[in-house]
Amino acid sequence: MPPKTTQPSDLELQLLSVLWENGPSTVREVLSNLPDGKNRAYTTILTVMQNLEKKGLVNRTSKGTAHVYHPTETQKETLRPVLAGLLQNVFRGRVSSVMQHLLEDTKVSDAELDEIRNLIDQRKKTNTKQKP
Amino acid sequence: MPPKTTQPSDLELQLLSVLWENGPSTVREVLSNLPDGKNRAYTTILTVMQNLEKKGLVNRTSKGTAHVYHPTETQKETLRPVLAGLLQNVFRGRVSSVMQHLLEDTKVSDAELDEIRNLIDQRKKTNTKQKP
DNA sequence: GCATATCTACTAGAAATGTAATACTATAAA
DNA sequence: TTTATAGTATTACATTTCTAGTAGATATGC
Repeated sequence: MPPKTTQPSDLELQLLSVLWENGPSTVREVLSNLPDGKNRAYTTILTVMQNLEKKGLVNRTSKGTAHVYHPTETQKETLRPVLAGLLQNVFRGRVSSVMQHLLEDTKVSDAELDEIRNLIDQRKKTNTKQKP
Repeated sequence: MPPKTTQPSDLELQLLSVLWENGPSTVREVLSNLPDGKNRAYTTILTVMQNLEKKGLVNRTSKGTAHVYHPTETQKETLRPVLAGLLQNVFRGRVSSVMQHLLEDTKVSDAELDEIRNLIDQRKKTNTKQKP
């Protein structure tokens, strides 16, 4: 069987996002780059990193005395089941509904809107090619 | 202070989604309409509904011997903090990134794509009006 | 009236999650 | 070479989440 899909928790996802965003990082680096501002003890982050390793979502190399953690999966791979679950169980598979809620309460720049529109257009093309 | 934002768990969100989708429902109705196919005991759902009530996210009326649960917040209100957290802590505020991941591994109909594009266009108009 | 089905209330408990302290280890500084 | 510093490993624990059993109430069928 495939290596078992271990779903990361919210905090685990947050730590992973630091690794995806900033590249392989030490515990201290992760700690000082948490996207939510929340204060946490060094060892809290250490523990969560160790759990992530048990789940096989990160591995580590040494850099002096410290450990540098690397994600083992791409952001895409890890997020796929997470988003799929949310989409199915909360939004009933309607991507447009997710979008609606996201747009409603978020500041989105024109540049980003354009980017999203490009994504849509590209996808439309693919759709047409696939099932004309 | 405001009544405290109690963040619903994944399963709680799923149950709420049934109420939003199908309207006020009994435990049994919710149980037989869970979007994930998973088998659960009747009392499991009952307990979660009761927890939702404690959190103030549902209330109930009687219908014969059974209770009919009603969401106390709109889908929008409840989902706002959930999505905001995900957006900030995992996607760094980039709605386009969410979109990208969602589109990548989901079947989306042309109709839905159009709908999303409409949302974007509308939003662009608002953006322009707000900060020209 | 009594058995059966269907609820709710209450209780319980495993597992996951988030948090951190403590103890030990290896450098770096003095 | 002792000492301070920064790191890891190990352990612990409160809370939340998910799960469901059991007991008691309430109708329903016969």
